[in-house]
Amino acid sequence: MKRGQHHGALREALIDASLQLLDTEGVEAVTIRAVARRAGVSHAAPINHFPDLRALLTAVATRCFEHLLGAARAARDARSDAYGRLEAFVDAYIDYALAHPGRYRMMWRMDILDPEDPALDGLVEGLYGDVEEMVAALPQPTRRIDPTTVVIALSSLVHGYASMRIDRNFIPASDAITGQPRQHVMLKVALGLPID
Amino acid sequence: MKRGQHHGALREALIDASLQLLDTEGVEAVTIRAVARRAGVSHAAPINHFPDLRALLTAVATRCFEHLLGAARAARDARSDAYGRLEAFVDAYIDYALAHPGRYRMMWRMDILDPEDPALDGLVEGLYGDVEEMVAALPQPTRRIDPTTVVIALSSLVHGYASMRIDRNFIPASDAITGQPRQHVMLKVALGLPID
DNA sequence: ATTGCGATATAGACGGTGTCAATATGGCGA
DNA sequence: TCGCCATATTGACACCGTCTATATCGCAAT
Repeated sequence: MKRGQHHGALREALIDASLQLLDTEGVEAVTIRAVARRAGVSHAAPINHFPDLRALLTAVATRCFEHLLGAARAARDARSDAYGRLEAFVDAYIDYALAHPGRYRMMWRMDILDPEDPALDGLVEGLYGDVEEMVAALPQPTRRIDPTTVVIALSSLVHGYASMRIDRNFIPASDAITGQPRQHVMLKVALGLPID
Repeated sequence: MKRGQHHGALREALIDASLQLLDTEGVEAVTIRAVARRAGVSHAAPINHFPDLRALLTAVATRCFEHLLGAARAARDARSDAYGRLEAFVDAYIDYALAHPGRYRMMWRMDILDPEDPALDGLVEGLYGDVEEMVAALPQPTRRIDPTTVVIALSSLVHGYASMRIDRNFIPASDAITGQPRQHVMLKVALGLPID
């Protein structure tokens, strides 16, 4: 086990410092030098653990996706009916996005992340795979549609709604007619289910 | 009419230079200094027309929204049936996003733009208003849903699909079962229409 | 136990950035 | 024609990412 000199685990400390800056000041505040300052090391120390800023941000996004997926899967597994599992997964996803808007905004900034990174890519693929699984577990739909189209549609609905709640926070969270959370209405419509 | 000294219309020249950089090198290449260089003025000249980088980017995004809305509305108005107008609007929207990925990515980066800007905000509101109008013009739906929910859902579907086409370009553009463009399938499903 | 070496951290430098202050310059109205 | 005000320039400052050279720590082999 090779370890750094005065911390022992600088890599983790840098990711933690990045998360603090991300949560409090936004993604543009996450600079190599600011992260190094917060971790108490020199401005060039991070280069030993992350070759450049993109790699650091990718590691941070990877950790965020782990948290988000962990919370969503836990919520899903607390339910047993197929639709309830999808709904709980989506609710937990949106909760995470609203609780950590800075993180969520960064997680989909593929222009500043490394989309080729195997860890990050694996988590994103895992997310889509989860959605595909949950859709496949539903009572078979009346219409036959390419499963990829369904995954794209559901992912877009949830991501778009989360983004709007973050960036345009005056949007009411409930459907004015049904009184249900908007994401529930959108899910049922997209899946052709009764809104009740 | 007060005009600059050797250009006469530096403000427009700066926006044009920004668009060139945006199209060829991405949003991170749009810096005040690079834009000034391309416009042939000193690095501090833009400050007279835009108080800071955010203001410049907001003006560029505003121009892009004007182009996008212009194209989408023209496509819409070339059709007469209510659903065809919505479909043509959406198709033109996606065409613009795919033709100008750098612009499209920037247009929704509310963290680097000024969401309070009246011109930008007016165009975004205009976009949502157009969607709401087109939905209201459809034969009345079987289910009553908050119009705002419908606008959010349709906007999210279209934006999410455009973003995925840009950032994950391996996604096939057509639904594998129906053979229709994915956005058409998603629209029909979201509106409860037959897929034919 | 000492030595040596590789991994890790530091200090310094370079060119780039946004933004500010001071200065220069141009055109237009009085 | 003169003067003024909007506009452009120059220069400076702090911060950024990244590179190079140097120093230091800790483990392992002697």
